[in-house]
Amino acid sequence: MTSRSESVEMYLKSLAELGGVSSSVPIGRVAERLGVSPVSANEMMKRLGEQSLIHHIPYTGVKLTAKGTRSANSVIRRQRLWEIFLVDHLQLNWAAAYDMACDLEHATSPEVTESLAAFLGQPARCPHGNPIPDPEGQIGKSSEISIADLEIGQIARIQAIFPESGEVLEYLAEKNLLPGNLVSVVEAEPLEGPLTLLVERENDNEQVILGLNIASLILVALK
Amino acid sequence: MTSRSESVEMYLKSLAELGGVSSSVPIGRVAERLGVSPVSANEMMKRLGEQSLIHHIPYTGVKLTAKGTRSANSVIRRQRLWEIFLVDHLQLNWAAAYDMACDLEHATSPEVTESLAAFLGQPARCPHGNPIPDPEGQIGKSSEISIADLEIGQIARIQAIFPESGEVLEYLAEKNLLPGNLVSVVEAEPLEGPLTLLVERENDNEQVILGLNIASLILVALK
DNA sequence: CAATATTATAAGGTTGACCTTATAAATTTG
DNA sequence: CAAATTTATAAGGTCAACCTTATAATATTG
Repeated sequence: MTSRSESVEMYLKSLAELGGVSSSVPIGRVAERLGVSPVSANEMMKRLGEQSLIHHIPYTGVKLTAKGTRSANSVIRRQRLWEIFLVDHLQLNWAAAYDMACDLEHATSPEVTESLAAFLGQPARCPHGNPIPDPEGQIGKSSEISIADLEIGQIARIQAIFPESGEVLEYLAEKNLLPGNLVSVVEAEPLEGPLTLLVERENDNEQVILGLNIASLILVALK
Repeated sequence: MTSRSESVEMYLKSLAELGGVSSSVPIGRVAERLGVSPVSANEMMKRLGEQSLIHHIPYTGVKLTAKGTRSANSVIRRQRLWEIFLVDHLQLNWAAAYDMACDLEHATSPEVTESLAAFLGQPARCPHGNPIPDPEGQIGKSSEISIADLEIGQIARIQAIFPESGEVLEYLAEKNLLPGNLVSVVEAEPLEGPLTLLVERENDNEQVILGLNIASLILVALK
């Protein structure tokens, strides 16, 4: 019996966002993303393990089971649908929508979710470019290439920001690094240093400097 | 500092629904409506009193302060706006919308609330006929007359169901006792007994029997 | 006005989700 | 491979919101 508590949902979602569907995620990383102590995260992992939502390999990390993946994707579906509603229908802030939708998500029944999906026209992607899982908890593939992988001069179109976070989205919106826009790397500092990008949008291009950690969150498709 | 916890919101809303804006409500009644022990309700009332949200007269009851009334109405505004969205845009069940909107309400910031209100076209009433408080926490008057007050033969139009509850709304939907429909009392059993009503809807009229306790929740306007 | 019912308060318990501190075990790194 | 780091587990604590049981105070009713 999966209890559907708010914090269980947050743990499952974080696990999925950190790659726990296909590989093991160190519990420390989960704790960090949730702003929680490693001990607390460990305790929760025990509970999630008892519910067969995760598989825990000590000193290695934690991986979502098939059941856990379905649950996580169902949480993500709810959140991304709300994001669409907030951005496209309520004209709310693109970056803030992630956090606002997260709150709504916890309060949303499957029935409301599917009615919302119908109302929105069964959208395929959230406003940040990430695929919306289907009602059965299956999710499509995202691009595997990020800005951090681009060669100098290569032009690519931004597809998605992943994983999302209020902070990062806020920052990227300011720099115009939004899905749909074109980017290329002008220069890359050596030793894993920052990138200088050319961001193209409508008629005006602009140069921005971006650390590799953030660049790797911006998924792109080559032109 | 009003903390905006889910249960504080529920207590404030229940108080408003039980008439705590204009008169004292016995704590026992609040406990009953929330499905909570009288002791728990008492504890919470102490906390609400410390936050100046209510005024408690021992052995008499509890009344919302001006601040408490504003808070309660802001909660009610959020919930009723979501009800409109769920019923009018997502085509969800008229009776179930009250409970579904209650969940969403707790997760809704003022910003989302006002954008939602704009999206919905600043509606004046919820699907159950009750007025939607304005953003400052002011609320319009409802009808003072219920079906229980009607004389035999008098025809009236249903305006609202108040206070709402999933159970009651479910029951009334089955009996076709919905806002907008016309009713009259055919017969009233003596000694506060049940009423026999004629419910008119489009072309088909039907007779229904209704206890006084429920009849008094159906607010009407005389024809 | 005495009996019954309601309301208030005290004391102690539970649960979920956190926390800190401390120790032990395993892994990674110099 | 020893030292430093990360991970696990144990022990004990906090907080909000509930609970029960018990007693005391006040109201209402027969």
